[in-house]
Amino acid sequence: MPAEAKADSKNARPAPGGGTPAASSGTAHTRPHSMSHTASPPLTERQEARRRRILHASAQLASRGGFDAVQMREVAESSQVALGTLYRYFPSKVHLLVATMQDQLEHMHGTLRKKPPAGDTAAERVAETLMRAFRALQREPHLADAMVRALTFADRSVSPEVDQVSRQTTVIILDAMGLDDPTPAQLSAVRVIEHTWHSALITWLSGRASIAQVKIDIETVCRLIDLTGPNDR
Amino acid sequence: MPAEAKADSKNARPAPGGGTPAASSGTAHTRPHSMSHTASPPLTERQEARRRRILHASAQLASRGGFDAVQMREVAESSQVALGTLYRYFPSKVHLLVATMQDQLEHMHGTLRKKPPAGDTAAERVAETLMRAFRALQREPHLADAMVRALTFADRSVSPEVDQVSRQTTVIILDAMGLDDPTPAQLSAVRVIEHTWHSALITWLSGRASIAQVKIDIETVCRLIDLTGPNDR
DNA sequence: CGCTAATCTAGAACAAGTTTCAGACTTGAT
DNA sequence: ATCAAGTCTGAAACTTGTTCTAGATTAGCG
Repeated sequence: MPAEAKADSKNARPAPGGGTPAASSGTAHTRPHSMSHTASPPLTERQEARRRRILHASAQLASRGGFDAVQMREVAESSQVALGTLYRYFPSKVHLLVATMQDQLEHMHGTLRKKPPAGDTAAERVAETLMRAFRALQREPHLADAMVRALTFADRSVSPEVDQVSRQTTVIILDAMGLDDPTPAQLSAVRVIEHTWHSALITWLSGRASIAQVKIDIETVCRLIDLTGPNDR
Repeated sequence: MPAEAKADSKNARPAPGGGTPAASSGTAHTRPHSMSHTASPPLTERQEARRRRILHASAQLASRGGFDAVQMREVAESSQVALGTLYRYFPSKVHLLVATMQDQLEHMHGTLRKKPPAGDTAAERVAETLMRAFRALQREPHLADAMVRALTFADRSVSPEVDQVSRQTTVIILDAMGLDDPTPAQLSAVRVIEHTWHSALITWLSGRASIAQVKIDIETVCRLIDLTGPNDR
């Protein structure tokens, strides 16, 4: 990634809500439908609309040609926003794509919630859920490529956002397990499942593993859950 | 990554051994101790030396500042090679870094071989081996960053090289297990272990997981081996 | 309404990966 | 030793992520 910005010392690019990086105004939640998102300064309606247009353009371009097709100038143009503004909303291409992923994850969580998996054991249910998600990704492989590549390429500067994605994924898996109060061992298993899910996706996206192979890997790792105690219904 | 080369149609960049586009690009390890690497056209001594200088410069720069510090112009200059030549040897920055990783992996495999892990079960031995590798990476975190980021960012065009790295990793793990003839179930477990290893590294490198957490994840996934049958000594 | 600070726009400028090209140098075969 | 083919060099050009600037616009406030 070019233009790394040698100057590490004096960075404080303003976000659309502007203001002190610390915290400002109380309670203000941003998007009406927003959940536990980081409480950022409230955006005006026009700003909210801009943000949405940008995310939409990003997903659209990504669906076409994956990571490389999401070009900042094009995103800006498609979303009718100046390049500088785009960067004010999303301080880098990776930030943008990770935000895009958060967006898609919310959709997916909603969708998955409607039809809970039907397996008898927790392991089965998690595997089924992940395979369902995997099939959804297969429908938009380029979009998947863009999002996953961004996620794994993200460096420390995107940690909070990536972490958020990770937490959301954890929630989805725990949902599938049907546990209210997971043990530490179970949380460890979930972490490993996430690692596998992630990495298996990458091997698939880069053409080094087949869909069948990904399925096997997911099923294999889900057996770990069985090691953590009885999880039958 | 800029300059994506819109032209997908007419690509056939020559490799130093320059020959048919068929079996080219394959990482020519023509070194004496080389193993079953892809057989590519033999390089002259000067070419072998150039290749080595490049790889060395790459590792050196990577050790300094990680992925971003490996700048193609600098690599070229450090290794006393023209930019165009650098690109003839390694068709992209990612190719270069993946090759660098192959190089380092060979070292590591050699090192690990000398002191086989001492655990009683296969799971313990694998975990110990991976932790040893992890400690080695901790000594050069920037280098690790560069290599791992390149690996996960690699797209289809680098598949063969990445696959090679993956195979090498598999060999190391199987070595640690001490198995001559792994069962399919065991191979699946190894795949999942690799996924976890990879992804855990990323979370560590991007500051989202502590060293302790990585250790736990590795130990957790290694229990999978216990599911595949008796592996005691 | 009129003001001020924040935000947005258009566009230039810069950085680093990648490509291209003309000319010099090597190599291998004759 | 000589010639052709293949390589290497140096330098410029091109692409795309990122930054910067000066001048509109907008939002909130008295």
